[in-house]
Amino acid sequence: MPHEQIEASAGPAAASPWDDVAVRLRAGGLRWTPQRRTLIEVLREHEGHVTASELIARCKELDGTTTPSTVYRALDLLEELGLVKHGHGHDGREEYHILPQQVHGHLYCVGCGSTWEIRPETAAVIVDALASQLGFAVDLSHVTISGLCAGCHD
Amino acid sequence: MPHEQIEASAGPAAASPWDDVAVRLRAGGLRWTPQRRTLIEVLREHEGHVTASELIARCKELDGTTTPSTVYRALDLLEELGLVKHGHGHDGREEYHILPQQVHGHLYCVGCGSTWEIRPETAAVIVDALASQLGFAVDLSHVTISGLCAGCHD
DNA sequence: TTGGTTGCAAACACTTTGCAGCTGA
DNA sequence: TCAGCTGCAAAGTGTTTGCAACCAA
Repeated sequence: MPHEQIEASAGPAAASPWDDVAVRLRAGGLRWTPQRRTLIEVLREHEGHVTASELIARCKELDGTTTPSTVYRALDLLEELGLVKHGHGHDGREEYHILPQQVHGHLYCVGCGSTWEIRPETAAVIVDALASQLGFAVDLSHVTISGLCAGCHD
Repeated sequence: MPHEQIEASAGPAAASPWDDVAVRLRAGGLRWTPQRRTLIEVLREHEGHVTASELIARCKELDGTTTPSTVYRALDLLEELGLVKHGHGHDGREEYHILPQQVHGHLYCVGCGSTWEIRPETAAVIVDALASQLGFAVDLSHVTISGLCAGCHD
């Protein structure tokens, strides 16, 4: 095998947290299967949140043999590894929050269903308000605000 | 029949918005049935939000003859009247938001699942921030922010 | 080899719908 | 009387579970 460069001991090495999933799985006596590989591929394509249904559909698209139960089980596993966190979206379906790379929040319009990201500076205002007035330490990475967007609001 | 006092033409007459549901229903050619009466009773007991299951269970408890389909249909009706608004809670089940009497929002802790109300003055800060920085007109009555409360946050 | 995994199918929980009979106005 | 309502039961969703076969390590 060819010599490899020595890993940088400092710096933003891990471009994506998905890169070492295989290693982490095996480290726990678990396996790196084609189905799980596919799921990770799909998760790489997303940001923020995805519904289980979307993931299942996309996996089946890429693989064809993947079944819902496998996806659900794999997601449970990934959640245990702390790579995703499940919750429920506004449509009532399982929704997975992909580990947030950066601090931000989401704005959801209950009128049209659209979602926007809240810019950091705006989010800061909200967090400050909640922290100073209610003593509530908000985890910025999971802030979701639902309301009506300008278009749906009179 | 005894003489009744003339209704006050001003002042905070309607103590509860449920008081005139019967009238509003009949005004629309709809009916005031025992099942609907029971549902309203149950709704009176709640504030904020309730899941459909809870409502169904409680109605059956009070009435015994109420069935899920009746409750769901009645809730649809009440939503059309603007008395409740449905959405989906963090457990993924149908959740009904009982008409907000005052402008406020909710704070949901993804750690422990607790819910708090956001005080109007705090909510105002949030709305201002969203309105001025993103041009997003938030419907204050349906603001929900999920994050981690002080107790669950390190 | 062997224990973690997978696919299938059945089980589940919750919500919706069709329909005949009931009932409030 | 007669539309609107109700209860029942069946159909639909989306998610979970049991189990025998399969395969990564």
